[in-house]
Amino acid sequence: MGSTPLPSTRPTRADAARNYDLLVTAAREAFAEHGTDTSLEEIARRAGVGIGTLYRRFPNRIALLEAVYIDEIQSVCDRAYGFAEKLEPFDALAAWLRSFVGYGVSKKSLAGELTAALGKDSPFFQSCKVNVQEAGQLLLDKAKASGDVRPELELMDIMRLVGGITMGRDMEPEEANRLLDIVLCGLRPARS
Amino acid sequence: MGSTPLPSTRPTRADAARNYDLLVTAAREAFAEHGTDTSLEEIARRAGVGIGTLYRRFPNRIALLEAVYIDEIQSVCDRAYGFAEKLEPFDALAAWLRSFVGYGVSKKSLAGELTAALGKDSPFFQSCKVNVQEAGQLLLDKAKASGDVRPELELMDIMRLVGGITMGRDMEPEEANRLLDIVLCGLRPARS
DNA sequence: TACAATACGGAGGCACCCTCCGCTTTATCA
DNA sequence: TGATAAAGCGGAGGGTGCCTCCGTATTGTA
Repeated sequence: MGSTPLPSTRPTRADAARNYDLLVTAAREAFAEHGTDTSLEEIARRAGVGIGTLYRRFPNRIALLEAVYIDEIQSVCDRAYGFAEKLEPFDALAAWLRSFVGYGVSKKSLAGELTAALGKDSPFFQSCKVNVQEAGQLLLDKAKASGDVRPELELMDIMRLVGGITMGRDMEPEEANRLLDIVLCGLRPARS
Repeated sequence: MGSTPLPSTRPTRADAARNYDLLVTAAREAFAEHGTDTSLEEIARRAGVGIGTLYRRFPNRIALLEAVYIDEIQSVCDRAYGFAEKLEPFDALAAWLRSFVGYGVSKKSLAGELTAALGKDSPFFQSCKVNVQEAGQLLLDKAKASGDVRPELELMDIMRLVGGITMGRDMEPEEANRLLDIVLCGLRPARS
């Protein structure tokens, strides 16, 4: 999450930075709890901040959604680097992919509203994609290097597969995990 | 909790029936022009009807969307039977499938809002599906009987393929038609 | 400490969804 | 045909949501 990245003439005031974080946190929690259509008034209330403060920071609803989404993307990337450090190559990749499944609900509706507003190929999504790809590529390359994943596989194909799993409506986490297991098996080289 | 003892249900009044049609027509046009989020006030205005009249007929926004959607499904089915009468079997099937492509824009957002509200497997969608399947099956069976389509093909697979074409974002009609041509070729029996 | 830049907060404008209820139109029946 | 009840009509207004504006409070600097 982190403070506002604004290297401008004067340093950001302490209260402003604090409120920024409060708002993004409140928004993320509210979206997870009550869905993407939570009112901005409710979010400002949760953050203990006036509605005017919210709107100075985020000129409209979409801007707030963007901030929360970027926050989520960041944590997806962070998880990748965390797993890469602590787990064996294949397990790290598996854990990362598994962490996608089930967290889809609020993120899916977030992504849905954002694509509706910005377009799927907007610069915003492009840049999110780049970051996730970079993190995923690290995991995949390590797993290939250790011989646990077939070298000819492409990251984007794997992510599309896993993305397809999370997109299924009314998908039980258990069912999704079974599908994911199949995909994970499919990544391994043929036994000799 | 008796059924009404009076058998004399009065017929729908002429003005009521007229206004119903006016509203559905206005809604369909407005959705096609300005998207699914057109306000109900705007639709009532277009239909030349008070907002109260709209709400008596359609207790909420979803009900109106349903009516328009059913209307579209009906016309999809009608087209199928029309083509079946006027065209050769394969051409009829092809024309019907082609009529899907390009009309996806407003229908897609309609279906999107409806699934969000009702669920993909709601009775409403089930019944829509049944009707479309019945119409499509007629076309497919005729095309199979005339030897223009391989007998082992399933209607649902074909419809999923074509549905997939229309789902692509930013798909040019021209591009969609090319993809459809490939699918249509794929339906024909292997040449001897 | 004093002052200017910056931030805060909520009242209020506008649009939308939906309800309520007094007035109008229609179908029926003597 | 004309009277009458049932059915339908329409729009004011309540509730809520998004967003703007501006007077007041806070913060960093000299």
